[in-house]
Amino acid sequence: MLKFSKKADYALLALQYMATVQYGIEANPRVVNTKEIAEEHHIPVELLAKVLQTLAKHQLIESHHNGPKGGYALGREPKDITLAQVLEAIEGPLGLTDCCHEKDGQSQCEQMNRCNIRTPLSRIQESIFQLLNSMSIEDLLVEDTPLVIVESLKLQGVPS
Amino acid sequence: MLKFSKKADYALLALQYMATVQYGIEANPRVVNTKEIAEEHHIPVELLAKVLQTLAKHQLIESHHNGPKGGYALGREPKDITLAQVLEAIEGPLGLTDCCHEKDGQSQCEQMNRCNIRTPLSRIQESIFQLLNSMSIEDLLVEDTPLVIVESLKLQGVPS
DNA sequence: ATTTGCTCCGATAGTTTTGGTCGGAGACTT
DNA sequence: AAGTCTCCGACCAAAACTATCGGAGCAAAT
Repeated sequence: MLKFSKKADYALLALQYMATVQYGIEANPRVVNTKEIAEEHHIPVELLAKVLQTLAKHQLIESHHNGPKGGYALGREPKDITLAQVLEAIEGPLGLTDCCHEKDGQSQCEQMNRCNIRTPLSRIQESIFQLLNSMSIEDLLVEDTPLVIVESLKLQGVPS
Repeated sequence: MLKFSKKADYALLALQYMATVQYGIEANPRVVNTKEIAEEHHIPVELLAKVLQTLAKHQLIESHHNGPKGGYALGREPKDITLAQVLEAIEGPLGLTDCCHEKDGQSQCEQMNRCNIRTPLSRIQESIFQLLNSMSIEDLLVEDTPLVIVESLKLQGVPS
């Protein structure tokens, strides 16, 4: 429940990898190609390619189609790419319920008029959204340093 | 993305309804049956039945199989039923990634050894979990939001 | 100029999850 | 005994997700 899709996982892995290459401790700014990332993380190339395309379309990364030296690179600094942006790019608008983003006047939700849990739920959603929006790719780089944003919340043991 | 399943929605609606009946302003403590809830919210009876069964199995509600006067009632006070409990009952263990709850020694995750985003992700997950755990069915009662207000929010484009 | 290796895009299978349905068994009330 | 309810498991259909494939275009290397 509340699980990221694999595409989202792959996107985060790829972004983290690119960020490390470009901004990491042993920074070696260069363009990386799909195959390299895929092999590094043992994920299917074609699927990752699609994920990267999506990210590029949403301006989160830039594609350099320069033949053999082509590939992708971050479109902005890691701290300017929030997790919420990544997730929305990959999986569409965030929202706990279907009735969160209804277009047109006509609501699809049968119980619109008698739904008494929408208000509380939208609060939860807002909190999650803020959480995801307050974390960036940069936060994926610091391995064991407590994250500023989550610090205020009580944390318990995390799986190694 | 990060959407509740319909079963989860139904569960929350049903719990809210039962809580209202038992603890609401015009409290009229009684046992409610599946059909009543389903009709009230326009959701398929059989599916709701399954949801309620699951909730009962997890002790969140109590089933009273008393023939024609049978039905369900909350197993505890609304404040003692957290949203996290409900979601876990309905959808299994919460977790952003597959590798969050791996049983047995053998990890299924290919990139276990080279996964550099687990720590940050598990922090996010923990935050969300705490959020869901800090809210209870009681919190769903508070806002019996008048339709008028909801409508005006809709006009302003506020996600509802 | 040709080849190579890459991105890009659309289309399409395979698989899993989810939503929704059905029917029989047991229990209680009337 | 009849009726109505829960309970439980099995089942089907639809949708979403994962993964794959093929072709087009582009830029650098040769």
